[in-house]
Amino acid sequence: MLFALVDCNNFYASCERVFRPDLEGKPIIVLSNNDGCVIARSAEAKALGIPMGAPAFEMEELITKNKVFVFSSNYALYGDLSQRVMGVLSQMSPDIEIYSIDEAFLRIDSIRLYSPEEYARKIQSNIYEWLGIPVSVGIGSTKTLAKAANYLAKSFPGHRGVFSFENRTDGDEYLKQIPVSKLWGIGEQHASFLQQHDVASAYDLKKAPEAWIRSKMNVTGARIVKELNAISCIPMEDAPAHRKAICISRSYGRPTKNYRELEEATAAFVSRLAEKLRKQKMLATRLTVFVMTNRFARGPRYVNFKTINLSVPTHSTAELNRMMVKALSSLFRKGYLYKKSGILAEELIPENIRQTSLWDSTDHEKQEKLMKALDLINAKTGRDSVRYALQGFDRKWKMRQEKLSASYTTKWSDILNIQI
DNA sequence: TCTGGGGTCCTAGGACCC
DNA sequence: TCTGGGGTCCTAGGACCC
Repeated sequence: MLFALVDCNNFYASCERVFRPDLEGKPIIVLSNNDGCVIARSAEAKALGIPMGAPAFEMEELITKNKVFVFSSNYALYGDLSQRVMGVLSQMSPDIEIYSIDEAFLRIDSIRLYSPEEYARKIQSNIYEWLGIPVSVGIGSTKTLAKAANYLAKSFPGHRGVFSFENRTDGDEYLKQIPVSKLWGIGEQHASFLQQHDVASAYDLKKAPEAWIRSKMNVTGARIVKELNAISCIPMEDAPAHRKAICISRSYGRPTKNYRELEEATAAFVSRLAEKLRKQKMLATRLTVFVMTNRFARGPRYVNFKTINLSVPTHSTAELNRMMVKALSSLFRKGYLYKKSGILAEELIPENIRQTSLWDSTDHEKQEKLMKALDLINAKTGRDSVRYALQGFDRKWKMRQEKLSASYTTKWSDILNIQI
């Protein structure tokens, strides 16, 4: 078996640069929702020592001093470019697993015309030429090794973005260069545990006794050891398994004490959630609503959630809103400054196996038609063109996005004008 | 003033069954 | 001195991913 892991370099920052070629070679950072913390950095920004996850306000001095270009997250842009990258990859291998917005695994066993490295270079140049996104490619006989190879490809400029463990006798020497904490599946907890026991590199873990690892890190840990030893345990996931839960939650641009505002914000989340359910042709059987105050602020704190089991599963915005209001009103306590709320749909089932209840009085057919019409209109004329009044009109809670770039590829009005 | 959002998998332990 | 054995389902919590 042979796997390639293709990973876009600093994906969000690279996306911003595609339509701003003047930013080539300049430091770029992209901020999380609400312009909160740093979630992506160009190589130049990394070199300045801006850490991942750092709160933006703490970086202000560094940003102004070094003329760092700052962007709010533009998921319309990143999502669209991601689809295009995955489209190119799908053309290049019949067996692809889209692992995240900026990563995909490819099975490349059947590629005979090129060596693995040549093939990786081809992927790299195609995506860069056609889309302007730089990628790194790692190759190995298991997914974990492909991931590890990708780390080497990225971390050592000498490899120019491609590294393969295949047909190599000195693979172990390279595994010694990988800190155990950088391996796929090893997080902070396990990394510090392993380091305490002198397991510092990927090579050390490869040689660690499996039974001991299993007793300390469960089967997931044991699998990593096996995979480092070239025994493949983690297969490709061809069809994206249907989601088990869908969650929509946001911090507000500014906190509120007002129940009405809390309700408007959460109703907007319900709209997004219901749309997602309908798009995936799923119904929710259980709905959880949660609210919280700012966990960093000094004032009185409050975190609470309420779960409602639905007697009849649904994906209707109206029905979900009714449940949400019921839950939210019981959660609301006066006097707290609410910063965030969210909703979680669980126990999702396919829409074609709805089990109705004897005492169910809802006209499901009518609801279905209504939702279809709603989705159709909004698809044509833009999100929320038609919406429930519960969502309100002034959106006081909406998140800060002060440095948002244009939606160059998904909005007619944002398409670039080029003058010759 | 300002600190993201959305997921999965695994295990232990309790409740319950025959 | 010395409790039966074998199983399922559910939930909470931990760890991990991007």
